Order: sequence, then C-alpha cells, then structure tokens
Amino acid sequence: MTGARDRVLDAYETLLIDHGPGSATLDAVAAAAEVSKGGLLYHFASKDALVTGLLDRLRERSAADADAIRTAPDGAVAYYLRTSAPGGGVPGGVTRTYLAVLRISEGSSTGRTIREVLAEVDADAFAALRAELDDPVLAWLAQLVGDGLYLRTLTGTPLPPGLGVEDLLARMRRYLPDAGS
Amino acid sequence: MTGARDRVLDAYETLLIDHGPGSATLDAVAAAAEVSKGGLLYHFASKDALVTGLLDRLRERSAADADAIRTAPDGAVAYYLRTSAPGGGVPGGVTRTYLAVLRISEGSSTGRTIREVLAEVDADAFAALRAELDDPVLAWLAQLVGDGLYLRTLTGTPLPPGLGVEDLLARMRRYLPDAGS
DNA sequence: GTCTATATCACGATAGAC
DNA sequence: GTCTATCGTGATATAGAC
Repeated sequence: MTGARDRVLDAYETLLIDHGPGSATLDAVAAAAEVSKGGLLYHFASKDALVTGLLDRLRERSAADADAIRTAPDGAVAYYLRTSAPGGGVPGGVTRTYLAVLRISEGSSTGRTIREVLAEVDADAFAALRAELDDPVLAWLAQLVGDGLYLRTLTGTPLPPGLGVEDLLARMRRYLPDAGS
Repeated sequence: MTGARDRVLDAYETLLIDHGPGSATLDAVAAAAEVSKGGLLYHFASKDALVTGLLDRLRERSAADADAIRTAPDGAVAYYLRTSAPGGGVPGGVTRTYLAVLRISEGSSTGRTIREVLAEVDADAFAALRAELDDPVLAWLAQLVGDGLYLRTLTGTPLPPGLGVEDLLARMRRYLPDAGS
C-alpha cells in the first residue's frame, strides 16, 4: 500500500496550483491527502523531502511527455500547444506537476536543484519538438509560444476574447512542415 | 520626503525576484531598504499594504510601457521581445515589477486582485502590439513568444545554446510587416 | 516620523502511544 | 504504519519611547 505517497503528492500539487506555496503547509497537505500530519511525515520525512518527491515526479513525467510529443498523431507542435494551454493538461501528465513546481522555485536551499530540473524539462521538450521541426529556431519559437500559454495558465489570465489555440495552430501551420490533419 | 516608499518597494521587488516570497519578510525588506521595521510599517501598515503598493506600481508601469511599445523605434515586436528576454528589463520598467508580482500570485486574500492586475498588464501589452500588427492572431503569437521568454527569465533557465533573441526576430520578420531595421 | 521591545500566532519537526 | 500531543522558531503586527 504505497498509494498514500501518490495521494500526498497529488494533494501537494493541487494546493500549490490553487492556493500557492504559502498555503501548501504540511497540515494543509495532510488534510487534503486525508492522512494525519504524522502519517505524511512517515512518507516524507521533511518538507524538503516532499519537494524532492515532487521534483522526481516531474522528471519522470517530463521524460514520458517527451515521448508523447514525438508520437502525437496531430504533430509535435499541436500537442505541445494543446497541453500547454489553460485546461489542456491531462491527468497524470507533466502540465500540472510543472505548474506546481513553478510555484516553489524560491531561492532557498532547494532552489538550485529546482532550477536544474526545470532546465531539464525544458531541454526535453525542445529536443522532442526539434525531432519534428529540425530547424532549431522554429522549434524554439514553437516552444516559446507554448510557454507563453503556460504563463497564462500560471497567472490565471483568460485567453483574449475570440481567440483560441486553434487560431495559433492554423497560423503557425503556414510556416511549419505539414504535421497531420 | 517620500523617497523611502520607493526604496522599500525596490527592496521588496529585488528580494522577491532573487530569493522568492518566502525570504521577502518584513525584516528582510526593511533591512534591504535601510529602514527599521517600524519605519517600514509606518509607510506600509501591513504586508498586504506592501503587496498593494507593488500592484499599484505595476499598473502605473504597465501603462507607461504600453506607450513605450507603441513608440519603440525598432518596432513593437522587437521591443517586446527584447524587454521580455532575460536581462532585457530596463531599470524602472515593468519587467522587474512584473516578475516580482508573479512570485506572489498566491491564493490569499490579495490573490484575486493580483490576478486582475496581471490580466490588465496582459491586455495593455496586447493592445499595444495590435497597434502595430493589426492582425490579432499575429499580435497574440508575438506576445506569447515574449511571454515564453518571460517564463524563462522567471525560472532562470538559460537560452538554448547558440540561439538568441535576434534569431527569433529575424525569423518572425519574415511573417510580420516591416518594422524598422 | 522613526525607532525598540514585545505580544501573538502559525509552521515545521519531534516524541511516543497505539 | 498511522495517529495525537507538543516544542522551538520565526513571522506579522502592536505599543509606546524618543
């Protein structure tokens, strides 16, 4: 029965995204995961261990997502933009974990390794996009557009009225190699 | 002599960007601004008031920056990308204030208004870019690329080796109306 | 207006029962 | 393995001297 570990990480993710790092206390995480504080600290001996656990999850999911980008039926760019847009993340995918980690990129002792993991995730996605696009500048452009959507998701800013991810894709397809329907 | 207020806000910004919200305590801000804690609390009666002060500053600077985007000699897109890229912010400009506010977008009592201000800033920049580009989809694309660069600045992720903002601009100019040299 | 001292409270972490 | 109870620390905020 190690499912409790994952429940704790899920709860931590949700609290970070919905209410920020200030509200993601050990008490709050334990309550949301429906374990006691002692129970939480049995699985994660300290708050740093909890952060490390989330970083490990992010690395795993990023590697899996890089494969998903490469094998997406409608093309790498379409997949990346879709999953970056608000509400586009799939359950168990990188998106939510990434957003959660973004919230804790402070300058503390763990701050350095957090940045390293975020750089890894970035490099994973860039490599996956390059596999389809070949041209590094185009791949970077596509990634930055997706990251811009990420930022919107992070801040909770709604999309401009009348515009959607489909419009971006339709416009970008003019300049990109054909990538499916 | 209201210069102390600005010194406090400058110090708060710097602490948020360099060490995160967890380290931006009243003590730390007061020390960095070279006033006593009591002196700080004279100008900002609570931490919420300090946050509100930073939000007001962000709104002012966003309005000023929208004008700067519109009148930039090398074009709106070039200006926006330049100032969004790591190290591209000018002293007293929006960039640093924006990054600082991003660090405190928690779900506290002030959380709601923070999101509203961030949405305003976003709308300001979008309108300014549209003034040059006319096509809303292209304007949004350009803004998202810039926001992607913002996100990199936020996370501290270095640019892909061998690539720079000039490459992005050179590539995008093929699809944009001519906007200066 | 600006300072020191202090009250109050919440968080992280530990100890030990079950 | 999971719980309750509790300690120590550090943060915000207040009171009041200068």
